[in-house]
Amino acid sequence: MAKDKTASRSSKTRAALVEAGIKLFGERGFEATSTRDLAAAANANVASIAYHFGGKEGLRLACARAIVARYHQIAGAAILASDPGEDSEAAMAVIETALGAMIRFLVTRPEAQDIAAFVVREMTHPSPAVDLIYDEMAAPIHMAFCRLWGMATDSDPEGEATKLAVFAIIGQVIYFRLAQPIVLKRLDWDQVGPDEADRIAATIIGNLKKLAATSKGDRDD
Amino acid sequence: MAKDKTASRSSKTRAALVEAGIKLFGERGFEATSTRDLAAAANANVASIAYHFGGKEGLRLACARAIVARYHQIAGAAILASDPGEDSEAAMAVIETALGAMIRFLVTRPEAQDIAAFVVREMTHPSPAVDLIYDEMAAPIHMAFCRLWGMATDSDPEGEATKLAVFAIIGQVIYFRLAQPIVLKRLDWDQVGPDEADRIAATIIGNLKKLAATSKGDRDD
DNA sequence: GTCTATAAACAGATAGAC
DNA sequence: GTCTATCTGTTTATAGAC
Repeated sequence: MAKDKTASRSSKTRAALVEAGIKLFGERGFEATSTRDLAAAANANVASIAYHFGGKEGLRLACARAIVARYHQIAGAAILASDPGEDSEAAMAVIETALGAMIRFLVTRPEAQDIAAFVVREMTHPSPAVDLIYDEMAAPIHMAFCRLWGMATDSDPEGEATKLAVFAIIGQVIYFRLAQPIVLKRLDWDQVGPDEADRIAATIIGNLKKLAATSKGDRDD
Repeated sequence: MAKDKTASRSSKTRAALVEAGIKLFGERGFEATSTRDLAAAANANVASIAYHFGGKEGLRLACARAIVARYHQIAGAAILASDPGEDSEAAMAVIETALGAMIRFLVTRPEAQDIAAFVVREMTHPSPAVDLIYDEMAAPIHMAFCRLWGMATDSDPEGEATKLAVFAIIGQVIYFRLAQPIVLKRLDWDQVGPDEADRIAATIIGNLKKLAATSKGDRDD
């Protein structure tokens, strides 16, 4: 995985191609993106894709790898691994912080648009890329939130109700990213900047807090 | 729009192509679907696409039209237009019924998979198809739920808080459809049948009821 | 209206010069 | 490692027979 730091030319091209891949695959979809467009966006030539990744399909997997690597780097070790002990209030606070950061990142950063679109596109077809994304990113995030939500509501972290509740929470976040064009239109917003992101985060987290308050002690398993 | 009922051969081919379009565009994406595959799936020949729709792009728009038409036929006039008067409990009951039906349809019906994937794919790029889907389907659904949620929680139906809350609700539903492969994996389910759909519906609607109970009277505008 | 045959453009992969 | 030129297959669109 880790390449020679000395091979700067090579690694730069590789990185540029992966960057272009995430952007264009996310924007237009894998099949809709030609290797010529990828090469042009990365200031490289078409042959470099085959050289570095064995082909277009190889670049797809490399993009998935880059996305989970970036996730691990940013969020993996940081917030989601934090341990609020057994305190349900502390667990709720961690959820608020982590989810707030996730929401702000997803709905405002332009790269997040491409990343989210890439991931959701991959999610539908079974492929090696999906497995990677599921194992290294989707499942860990979901499990971390299940653990926290279980603590916050005093319920089984791996119970079905908790798992479903956490999917519902994540669903809201993802949808505000995917459906952003529609959200903008309906709310008559020009863009989702920091202000709008705060209001979205306030909606989701506000709901969550009310939910946690009434769910405490629900055990249906 | 309405074609000769006598031209049965023609309209059958048209309908078959639209059906195939929704299925294949939804499954694989627009660009990933070849006109040959479409023609084969519709038991027609490649030239019929150009003949009936002017080309592949025309078929895309025809598919969008067919989706909103089906929506109007099934749900448009029926549940979402129902008027619970001014009773907040009645409004909540209508939401439960409508949302439950939506959830069950989306997560269990195989056609819904394709329709949802088609719609979400279109939603990201601006296009004539998006405008159609937004104006004729997404916006009316959202407005109807805003009206109901406004009544149920005694808040402004067109206030920002209500609009955001309704997007959050719809987001959960859509996500359970889009992320179904991941949901199955994480919950160790084989499929989403009626039982699983009920549990998903119970999660979302249960949350909603708790939320409505605590949100009543919130007015932040 | 349907269908076959074909045209013109484009795709991804690769050979070989540098 | 990079890049140009080219090969092979596939794409959409269309012309013209039926």
